[in-house]
Amino acid sequence: MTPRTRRRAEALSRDRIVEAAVELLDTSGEAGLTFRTLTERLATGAGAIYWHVANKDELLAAATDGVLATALAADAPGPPRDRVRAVALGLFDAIEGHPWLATQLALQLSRGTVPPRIFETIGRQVRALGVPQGHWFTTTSALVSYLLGAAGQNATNARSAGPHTNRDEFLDAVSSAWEELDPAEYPFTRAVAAELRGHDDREQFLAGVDLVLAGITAVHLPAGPG
Amino acid sequence: MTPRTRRRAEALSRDRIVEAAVELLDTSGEAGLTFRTLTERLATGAGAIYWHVANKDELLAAATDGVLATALAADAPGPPRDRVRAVALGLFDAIEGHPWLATQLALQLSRGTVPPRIFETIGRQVRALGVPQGHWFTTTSALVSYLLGAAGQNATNARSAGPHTNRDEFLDAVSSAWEELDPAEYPFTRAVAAELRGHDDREQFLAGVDLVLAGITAVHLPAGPG
DNA sequence: TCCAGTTTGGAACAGCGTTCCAGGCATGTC
DNA sequence: GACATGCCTGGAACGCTGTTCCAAACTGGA
Repeated sequence: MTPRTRRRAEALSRDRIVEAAVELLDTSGEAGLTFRTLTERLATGAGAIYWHVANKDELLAAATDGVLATALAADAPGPPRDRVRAVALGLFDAIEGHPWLATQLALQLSRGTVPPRIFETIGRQVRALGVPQGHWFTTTSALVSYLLGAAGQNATNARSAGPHTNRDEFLDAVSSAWEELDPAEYPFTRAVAAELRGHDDREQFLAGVDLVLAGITAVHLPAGPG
Repeated sequence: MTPRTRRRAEALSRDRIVEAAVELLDTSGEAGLTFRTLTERLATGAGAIYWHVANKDELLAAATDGVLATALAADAPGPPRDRVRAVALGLFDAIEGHPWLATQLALQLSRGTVPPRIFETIGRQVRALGVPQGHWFTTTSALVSYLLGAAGQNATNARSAGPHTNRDEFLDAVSSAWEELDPAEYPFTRAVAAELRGHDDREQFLAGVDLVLAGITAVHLPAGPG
């Protein structure tokens, strides 16, 4: 039953460690991933883990990349705009399913380390849109910045209501709080509080993507097709 | 010489604590701010600090808000577009001067907590641009998402070269690394490597702002003035 | 059968954020 | 002047973290 090459229940490996880390992050949040909880779940010691992984940062990066890889694996057909939207939604859903991803992506973004996978995927569509070569880098960077910023913000909103509150109640609460802000200091935020109720995070996120795409068209493709 | 109400060299206060925290963050980076280093610098104990501040998260939020307040204090005159650019540059420069700010803003963004100060400031300009009321919230959110994402990314790039390397050498290194990526997996990133050399972070950041502004114009102000 | 190299598990360590509390200090009351 | 009150302080202590270290277990080849 047990193969001769198997030492324990299952040999330790980098993949198995990353997989366990993702599970812990998913079920217990960012604070739930500890070298203790990890050793416990893998029934091993800390030294064994450090043999396969340099440190916690590398482990988190590997977990992020792993989830991202499956989220962006499906390359939708169709015109570049639709494919950008598909990537955006892939990101959005991935963050909804793995809320810790928002923090990780934001942290990587703030360190200047855009996940190469995202940059490459978006960049290809920018090229396909017909943006002139001299502007590929700038345009892609702008689009990726928006995607990561907004995906994190909106998808995290979706779960920030807590496990038992429902989304509408949460929006109501935020909206009410905004309406009670100091009119002298926050007139705009107050005025906009009503728009908050009943709005859809996903729709808003996509509307932002379309906004940036429209900007790309306006700036770089004045006569091009939609 | 010493006022009668003064107990020690200087009475402890929330402001003095936040000020010291900012100084520590500026000089020693994010890892440099510890309750030990803070008590040492303020010549006090941990308990005294906890009397004025709930915990480290609140301290970091206060430090972020403090720096942001001075960075966004000057409200430039001129058309809305220029004022949005001014806010953007204020953010950019603030992050360049306080690199830890990038991480803090990214973290707040990923928690769905956009600093109200930024939201309000940008929102007013969105309104002034002539965006229809029903789209104020969505449009402002999109613009803010881009601003925070890109400011963090670009301004952090500017210092990521390390204290002794200069910027051009750093870009050269990244560019070379990109050129050696697997052509099958990263054709776009390879093709774009050349654009990286000698590009200006500040210019790129502003170009992105203009891109989003152009998108806002195209989507919401089809016939409006620039 | 032995040996060299890889992989393991767990003890130990320094440092972190946070809590707790005995006491100092300024003030109000008699 | 003496005392009680309540805000504020400083430092010891706690539990937990990421990481290091190392003796031992295991594996495959000679």
